[in-house]
Amino acid sequence: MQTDTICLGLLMSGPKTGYAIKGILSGPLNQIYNLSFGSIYPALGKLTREKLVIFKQQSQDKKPDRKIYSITKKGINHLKEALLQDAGNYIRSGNYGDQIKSEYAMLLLFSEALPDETVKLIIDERILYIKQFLNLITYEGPLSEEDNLQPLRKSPQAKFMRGLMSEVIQTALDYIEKNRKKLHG
Amino acid sequence: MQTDTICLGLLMSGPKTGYAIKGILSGPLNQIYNLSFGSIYPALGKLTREKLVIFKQQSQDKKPDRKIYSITKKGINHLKEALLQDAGNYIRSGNYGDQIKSEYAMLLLFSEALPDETVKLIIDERILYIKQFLNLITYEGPLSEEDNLQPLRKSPQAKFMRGLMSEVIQTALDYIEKNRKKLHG
DNA sequence: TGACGATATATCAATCTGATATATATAACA
DNA sequence: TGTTATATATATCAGATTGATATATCGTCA
Repeated sequence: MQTDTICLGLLMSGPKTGYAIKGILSGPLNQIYNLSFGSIYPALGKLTREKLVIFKQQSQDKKPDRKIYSITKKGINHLKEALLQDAGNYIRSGNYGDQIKSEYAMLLLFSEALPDETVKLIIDERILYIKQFLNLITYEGPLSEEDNLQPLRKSPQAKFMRGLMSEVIQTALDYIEKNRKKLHG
Repeated sequence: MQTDTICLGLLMSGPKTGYAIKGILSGPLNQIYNLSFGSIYPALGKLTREKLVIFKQQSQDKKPDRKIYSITKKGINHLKEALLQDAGNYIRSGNYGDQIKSEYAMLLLFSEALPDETVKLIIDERILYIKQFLNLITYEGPLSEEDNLQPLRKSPQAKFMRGLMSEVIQTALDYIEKNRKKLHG
């Protein structure tokens, strides 16, 4: 799946700045997908040139300018075709495109080479982080006064993903708390 | 965590070829970490120049040559220092370095733009894939006649990770089977 | 016989990351 | 009051990574 497709897909739930796209990807979607600014801004530029998105420049009073991107009709058609193609590739391969790098998991796997005290610390830290993230994704209330993220949070697809994530993360949390003694004294 | 550190860490459980490292990463560790040959071979080259690993060239009868890499004492010390440094960075950040790109999850999140039939197909396919992977990581028996992967599979750390993975994946499987109707007719 | 997959190393263009630069506002703190 | 830090916002780029491709042999299935 191309970076373009990710941006278009996220713009389906309403106009957003590049910064906001990054915010969603490193916030609620953190355990699913992430992109750097160095990928997002060039993708948005390319999509603009291809007229799949348009933007309104908004010069704010006392903050930096914002470019608020919206998906066009052409963009919606392009998205549908791209997703259909990705789905086809996926069906032919089983785990097409999934790419995971959990440095944390590797640290635990190699933790025999680490002092017990350090292992304890990184597990404590992880448990705190997981609990915070669990709060973030299970929180149902409004996010801010001008809450333009509601469509992304309330679709059946988003609810499905949030439910899946919270169950999976809760399972991981329970397992770590129950079995951590196997990794340190 | 650098690619070098991953290679060194995997070599702690015994000598391996670059091809074997790739095999572990795209097999049993698939849901944890992955690297391409284009990262593994240059890393092994660099580690050799730095004398953190050594290799024996093994010209086989009728197969391509193999370079079997082993970690050196210098390499073990380097690994310990690198992991300690990574642990330190990790403690200062909460989810330092974890990087996930699940195209499958994004496909489901955007699946409103997909025909019902396609959504059904990609979910069926995923369930099959998950079940296969679950078999792979829960299998306890020997892997082959000359089974040099045992040390990696029987360490407490590896058992911890396998247990974590199988519980998490089982949870995901149950959730998908129970809730998939929310995504298609 | 020919296609395919496994074993094995290696390279490379295109892409992506992580860091850095720029700019302003607000909040915390000493 | 000055300083430090964090948030909003866009942008760039050196260095790292991917996915594809090349090369070579063997076994298997049709």
